[in-house]
Amino acid sequence: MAPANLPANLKDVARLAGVHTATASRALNERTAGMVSPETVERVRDAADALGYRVNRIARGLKMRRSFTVGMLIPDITNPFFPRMVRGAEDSLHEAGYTLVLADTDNDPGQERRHRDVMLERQVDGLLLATARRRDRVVDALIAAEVPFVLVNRTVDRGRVAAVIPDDRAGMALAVEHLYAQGHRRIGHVGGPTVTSSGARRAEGFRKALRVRGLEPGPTAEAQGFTIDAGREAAPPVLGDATRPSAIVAANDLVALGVLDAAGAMGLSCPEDLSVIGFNDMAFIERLSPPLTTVRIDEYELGLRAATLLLSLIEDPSSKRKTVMLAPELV
Amino acid sequence: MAPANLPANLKDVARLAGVHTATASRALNERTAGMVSPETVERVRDAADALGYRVNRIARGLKMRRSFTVGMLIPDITNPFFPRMVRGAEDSLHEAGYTLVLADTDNDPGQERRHRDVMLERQVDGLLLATARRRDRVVDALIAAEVPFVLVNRTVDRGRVAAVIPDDRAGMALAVEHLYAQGHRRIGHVGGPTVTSSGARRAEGFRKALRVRGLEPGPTAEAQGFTIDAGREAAPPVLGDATRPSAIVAANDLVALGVLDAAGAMGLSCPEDLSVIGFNDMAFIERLSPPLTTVRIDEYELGLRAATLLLSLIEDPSSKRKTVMLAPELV
DNA sequence: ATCGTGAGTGCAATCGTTTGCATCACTGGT
DNA sequence: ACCAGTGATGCAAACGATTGCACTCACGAT
Repeated sequence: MAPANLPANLKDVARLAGVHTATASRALNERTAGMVSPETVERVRDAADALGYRVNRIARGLKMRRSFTVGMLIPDITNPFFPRMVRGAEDSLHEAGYTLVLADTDNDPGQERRHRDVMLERQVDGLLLATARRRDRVVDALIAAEVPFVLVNRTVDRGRVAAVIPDDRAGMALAVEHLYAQGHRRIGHVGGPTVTSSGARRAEGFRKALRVRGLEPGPTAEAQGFTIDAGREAAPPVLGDATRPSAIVAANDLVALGVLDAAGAMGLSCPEDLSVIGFNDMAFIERLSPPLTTVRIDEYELGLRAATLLLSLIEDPSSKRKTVMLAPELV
Repeated sequence: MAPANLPANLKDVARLAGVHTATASRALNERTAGMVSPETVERVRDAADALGYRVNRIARGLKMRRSFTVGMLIPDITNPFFPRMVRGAEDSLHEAGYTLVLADTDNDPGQERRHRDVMLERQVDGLLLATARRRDRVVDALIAAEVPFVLVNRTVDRGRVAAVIPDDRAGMALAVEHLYAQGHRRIGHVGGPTVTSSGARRAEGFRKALRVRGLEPGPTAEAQGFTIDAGREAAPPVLGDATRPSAIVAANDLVALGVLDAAGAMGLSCPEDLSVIGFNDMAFIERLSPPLTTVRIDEYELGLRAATLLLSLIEDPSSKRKTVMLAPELV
């Protein structure tokens, strides 16, 4: 039979197999197939095949109050940092039979709220947020509504939340130690927005790492975003400091590129006059000119672990919210 | 009232407003609010606000047989070519009130089928496919099932399908003309898999462009994928040709990078011994060393147009399936 | 006075599943 | 022989919305 005008129902399958829809439902479901006699199961399966039956997950979701769907909010998929994270989450979710719904928020709280609402209306079973600020109303609302969620890459200041983030402080230590070993003694920092945990923790890690080595604080600046443009704009004060640093640690690779741009514009060249070190190991960063040293974060793993954690939270909402930190690596 | 244990129903709202659920439904819907008296509308809206009511789109979808969801199949979001495409599609869909469901297929037909099935089970209203091969069973099945879909970036050989693709032939003409203008007379091509329309059409465009200029066919090779590795592996025969070409046009930027790797391994340097030109204008390609000339495709636009086309197909399934070609540009 | 009209609302079916409970026919133990 | 137990299936009520239809009522025209 060619595909009917309207796709086949469970009722259609049941009729063809000569059983009740309840029986058909049980026969077709792995979990409940044991309740049905083997012959019936086979008959139902054959009927389903013959009709090209596919379960309607919307109907199932309505009845089960589970959509087997997870929403993911990220600032911007176009930012080279996120695709690997998304991919990690996707792989984990698909393996567990879940579907990923994606939305970009451009770091705009209004969009974040709107997308969160739409996702909740769609009855997602949980949420993955890569958009958190240190104080975040969206996160607060999610806690209040008791929706399972996991923060990725960034976290909030307080509250017992589930999160998977890089060990920002350890990463900065790695960067500073590397520069120290190369002989640098005056090191500056162009940080990210301190309204995010990444920005704040990296800046803090930077200061701490200098202290550990007994270096005096170098010049610092705060970029308004984790972008090339923001890096370029924030860099000049640091570069133009009275005692110019011989090296700069940037909050991430994009900011680092911006710093390089600014340095170039000031007639400084890298690595002769200045060393710059980034954070994230953006794809293809190693092919840039000049090649950038960077602190590698395994973004795929970040997404994967976050999704896995979320799934366990969905299965067992009472399980403890914990923060997982992934160790960075210098490359 | 703090958020109740269970989220509020339409029934709850109706009860609080002292009306029937039918009336509440109509009052809350833009389209049908006109059927209800203004006072009632206000009363219902107030009740909804008070309860923090959010429509359950799963239930709505079941009843309306519309999910306001679109599925998108791409080979791999990690490939720098796709994020901008996804973003374009997303922006268009969100504006129209649709939600994007994403899945990576790794160019594996098995995964393509599986994801297509899951999406159909989820009752997506339409599909965006960036995974098409020139002969594609998944596409055939979609046509047979009369599911609205649009191909992006790649298309199939035959059949009246909706597609938004770059003008591959024009792009190759641009590349060849550019090299010709620079004085190159012996030009080679490392193409992509000819099983895809991009691979085949670009190779064809390359040959045609040479003919137009009266150049004799240069050495060519076919990479097994649009990746750096595939480019590196396919390049040697072309580079080692008896009369080595002075320039090579690659099927895309990743392949171009692979060609450069291979050239480097053979002791050739770019641009002294060899010019290489890519295709796609991958993000950050301009910062590479050496900077690569490339044929720019507006991937964002590709995704945006495809999504818009899909939406019109969903609204009016009888509308004509057309192929849109976007003009490339040399950068 | 009556009827048609139209605006506003309620009734109830429906979308396609899942699942607690009832039913029924056996089987085996006593 | 009887009854408890068990295995297989059917029944019907959900899940939460939308919508065609029927109904009520007030009003203006006849």
